[in-house]
Formats: sequence, structure tokens, C-alpha cells
Amino acid sequence: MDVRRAVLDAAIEIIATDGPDQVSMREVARRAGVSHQAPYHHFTDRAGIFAAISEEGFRAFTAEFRSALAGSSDSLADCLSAYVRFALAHKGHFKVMFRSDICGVTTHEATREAADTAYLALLDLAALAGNAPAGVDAVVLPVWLWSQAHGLATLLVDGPLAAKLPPELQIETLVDEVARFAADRLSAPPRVTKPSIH
Amino acid sequence: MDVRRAVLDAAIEIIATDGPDQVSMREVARRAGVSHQAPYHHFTDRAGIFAAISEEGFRAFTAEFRSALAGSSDSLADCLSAYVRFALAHKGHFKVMFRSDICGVTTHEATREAADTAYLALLDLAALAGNAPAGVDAVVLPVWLWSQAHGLATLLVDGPLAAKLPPELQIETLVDEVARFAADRLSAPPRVTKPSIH
DNA sequence: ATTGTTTCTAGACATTGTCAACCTGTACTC
DNA sequence: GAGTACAGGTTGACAATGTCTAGAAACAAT
Repeated sequence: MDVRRAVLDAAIEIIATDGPDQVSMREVARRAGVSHQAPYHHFTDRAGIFAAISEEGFRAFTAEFRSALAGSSDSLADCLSAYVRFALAHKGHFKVMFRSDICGVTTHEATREAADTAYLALLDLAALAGNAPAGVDAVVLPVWLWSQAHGLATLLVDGPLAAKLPPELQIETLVDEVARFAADRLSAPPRVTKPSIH
Repeated sequence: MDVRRAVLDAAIEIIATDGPDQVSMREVARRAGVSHQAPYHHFTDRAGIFAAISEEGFRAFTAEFRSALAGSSDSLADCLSAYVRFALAHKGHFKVMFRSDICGVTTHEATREAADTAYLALLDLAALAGNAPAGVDAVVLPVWLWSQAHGLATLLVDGPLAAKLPPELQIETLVDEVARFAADRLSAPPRVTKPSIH
């Protein structure tokens, strides 16, 4: 039996349903059917489990995101949608990946690298989507795109939004609508107001 | 001495710097200078502390957000910006408010009510910002606005974004730029593509 | 003075993360 | 084939935590 895998899966499941706080070394060991010390032969400590989960998450995310980026005529809407769909399909991973206090991105080299790789994919989308002028906008555009996708994902995964929606509304439909709405707005020429603050 | 206040402040500080996981009943009692049981006379349990913090957060948020909504010629950009600035100025509150697993919004009536009130303010912004047609767009617009503000706030507060930014960039400048960028895009007429999915 | 309530402390208990020490099989060396 | 090193497993111990119970200290109302 693959204890490492069993431990990870147990932790991921707990995170998805009850949140990272509820992950206990002994509980995952119990669910994996091993002694309370067995996980320590595969992970240095509790933080090591979270680091492994977020590394795995970032790799899977990068793959799915790049796939949406490459194989579509409407990349922008599809990528935004892919971001959110990844979060919904992998809540256990997602809830850890972007919690910098526990995701291990500062402490575990492999995790940091996986996160950086994911970020590069995001920048590629921004480059493709925007006729970004030089200067600050080269930062503003990717940040804006990331914020939209991440905000919707977070609100759906962490809960507060789902409770506010009309019950007959399909979540996936909403995600696609918002993604399309956002994509349409990006392509539109901006309203001209006062000059930017550059 | 106001033990309740001292306990809350200790918890808020711990959350802001080390995250909610690090909040321990005994540690906040220690920082407040009371016995390990004193907090139980003001909060039913650990979750009760989080519920009180998020309730306080939602109330403060509503006040700041409504102020931005009312007193501005460019409400949309200002409200987005206010949302993010609140998160940055009250990290300890913000990190709890939108974690549905710990914020107590489902378990504590007062917290739920404060959260609902905050949501109403958001809807008011959407109503003001959008010439929203009937139908699904009445949902899409507020969700889109919320996603943008919340995404940027979350990315900045939880960490992953700050590490990617050029070091000479002022966070507040970025926030204002992104808010303006988003506001400009909303006011723009959308690109016309295929008809929506209604 | 007595009673009751609010606010605190002290002690106890099960559970947690983690350290240390001990088994046990498999692989490799001579 | 005997010996040995080691990865992967075990049990036991420890301090720290959340929370239960019981009691003390202050203070209001009768």
C-alpha cells in the first residue's frame, strides 16, 4: 500500500470538507490505517503535508490552465473559467495553495518552484490577452486578470458566495457567464477619463 | 480592564501575523494577562472568538464601504479600492471574515446578520454601477464586481501576489490603478460576440 | 447578613504534534 | 549464506492545547 498517497488523500479530503485547520497528523494516519507516526517517514511534519499538497495542486493547475490557454479560440474566457473550475474540482488542494501561511511556498523549494511555474502560465495569458503598453500596466493587467479569477474561485470555494445565489442557478453556468462577461470587458476599448498616474 | 477587548485584540494580532491556525485559547489568555479559562466567560469557545472578530470586521467594513459609495464622484473605482484597503488595514479581521469554515457565519446569528448587511452594500454598488438588464446579469454583475475586489484583496493579504510584484511598486498605487482599470472597463460598452446563454 | 450573579482561577482530561527508541523486512557486500 | 545497512513501520513518552468541572472573589439586590 502506498502510505504516502493514502496520507495525502486523507488530508486533501479533510481540507475539502472541513478546512485545513481540521487536518491532524493523527487523524490522517488513522484514515490511512497506519500508526500515528507512519506519516513522519514521508513528510517532515504537518507543514510538509501541506507543502506536498500545494505542490501537487500547482502542477495540476498549471497543466489544466495551459490546456485552456492553448486549445481555444476564446482563450481569455476559457482560462478564467478553467481557473475557477480547477478550484471547484480540487477544493482540497486549492484551499491550501493560496494560503501563504501554510502552503509552504516560502519554506519548501519544490513547492515554490511549482507555484512560480503556475504564475508564468498566468503571465502568458496576460501577454496574449492584452495589448499591454509598457510601464505599470504590464503589472496591472495580469494582476487584474488574476484578481478576477481568484476572487470568484475563492468566493465559491470558501463559501460566502454560494449562499447568496438563487438556488436554481447552476454554479458552472454562473462561472461561464462571469468569465465571458469579464472577457468581453477586457476586449472593449476603455472609457477615457483623466490620464493614468504613471 | 476589559478582558473581552484584550482577548479579541490579542487574537486579531495573532491572525494578522501568523494566521488563524496559530490562535490558541491559552495564548490569547496569556497575552491578555489572564488565566487560561478567562476567555470562556466572554466567548463560548474558540469558534466564538472568530465569530466575534468577523462580526466586528463586517460592521467596520460596511461602514467604510458605504462611505466610499456615498461620497465620491467615481464610486466604482473608489469602492473597489476601499474594499482592498480595508483588507490591508485590517488583515486580522479580513483573514477570518471570508473563511466560511471558521468565520461563524453559519453558526452565529449576529455574525451572519453583519455579513448580510455588508453584502447589501455590495449590491447597492452593483445597482449603481450597472445598467443591468433583467435576468442572469443581475447576478453576474455583482458577482463580477465582488470577485475583482475580493480577489485582489485576498491575493494581497494572503501573500502570493506581494512576492511577485516589482519591489519599487507601492501597493496602494497598484490597488488604485487596478481599481481604476476595472472601473474603466465596466463603463465601456462590451464587445459584441455571440449572444449570451440566457 | 444573605443570596445570587458575574467574573475570574485552579485542576483535570482527552487529544494533538513531535521526539526517541525499538522492530522488521529487503538489498547489498563479502 | 552470514552480516549489515537502511527504509518503512511500530509503540511509548512529553509538553501543549481545547474544554469540562468545581470553586473563589467581587459586588448588587433583597
